[in-house]
Amino acid sequence: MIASGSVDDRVDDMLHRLGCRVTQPRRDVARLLASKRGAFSAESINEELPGVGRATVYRTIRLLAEAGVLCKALLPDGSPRYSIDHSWHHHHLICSSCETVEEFRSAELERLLCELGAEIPGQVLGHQVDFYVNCPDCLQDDGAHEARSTADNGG
Amino acid sequence: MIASGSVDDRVDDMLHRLGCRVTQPRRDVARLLASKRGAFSAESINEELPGVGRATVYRTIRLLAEAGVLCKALLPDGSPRYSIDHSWHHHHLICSSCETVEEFRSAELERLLCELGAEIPGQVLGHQVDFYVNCPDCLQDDGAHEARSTADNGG
DNA sequence: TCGCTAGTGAGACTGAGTATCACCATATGT
DNA sequence: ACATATGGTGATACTCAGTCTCACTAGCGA
Repeated sequence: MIASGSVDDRVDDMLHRLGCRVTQPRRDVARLLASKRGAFSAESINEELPGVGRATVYRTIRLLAEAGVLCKALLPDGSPRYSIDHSWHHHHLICSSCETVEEFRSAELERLLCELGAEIPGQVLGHQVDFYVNCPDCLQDDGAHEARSTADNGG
Repeated sequence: MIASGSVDDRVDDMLHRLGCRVTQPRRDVARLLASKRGAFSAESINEELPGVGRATVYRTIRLLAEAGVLCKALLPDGSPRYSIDHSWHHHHLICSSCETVEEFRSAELERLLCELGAEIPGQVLGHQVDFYVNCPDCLQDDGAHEARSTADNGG
């Protein structure tokens, strides 16, 4: 357990910094999130942590999202996906097919959005830019399926 | 009834063009939507049309959204709002306080998004830009509340 | 160590949206 | 105008994500 100490410590530190108690369930959730690469749903976390209550999983995710540790993206149908927020402001490439969420950044886009924001009546709190895409993987899969069905039709 | 003929005719025309049957419930929903100014939830339409079944309201809204007659925006919590799509591509100003949705357009933004889209791996299907704001009305209300609570504290 | 209280988990609840299915009304052919 | 095939409807059951409740637990400061 000594080897994993550093991750645990960082998780504990983070929870401390948020001004909340460092409990085992929160540690479990935070550690699992820290190990995630892409975007994930709250429900998937819930399923991966059968020892932690549903309510606690949702509470912890909300806590971390509100604290800016997690970043929330909305699929076209409105269902939320979370990912570790690397603190650089970014936007999302959402695959309409497999629902994976990738990040992208553009300084030029930010500058323009900032300019546009200045012209908007009222107070701008933030913005969100999503590109809906078919990711390369899904395109490849589609191509394979089409080729196969064409072969079926032809044969 | 002659005076309202033109709106009815346009609604009937539109339903015809969508290649579906022109039924009374669809007419009712479409006419109510046509009379709406801002963005609305499916549930609000359901409440305003007690004579039309819930399922039919949701079905009709989905039908019109898929046909491009309605435009769908997502609030920060992921709940959808619909508005008449005036067919010019546009984006949204979403008030985090009162949840009203306004449209905005920017040719410059579109050009940049198009450029960025060209560099994205895979196939870009579309994009969405939302500004989260406190609208002028809500800012004014907040100001009034703050002034009031300050007065309370002071008095 | 003790005790306060924030946090937890089981499960009830909620609200939005979908599926089912018997029945109905519209479009169409004659 | 009438018959009729079938797409559409509404009541309602269902699903699913997320929240609330509340008795119980455990973290943390004294």
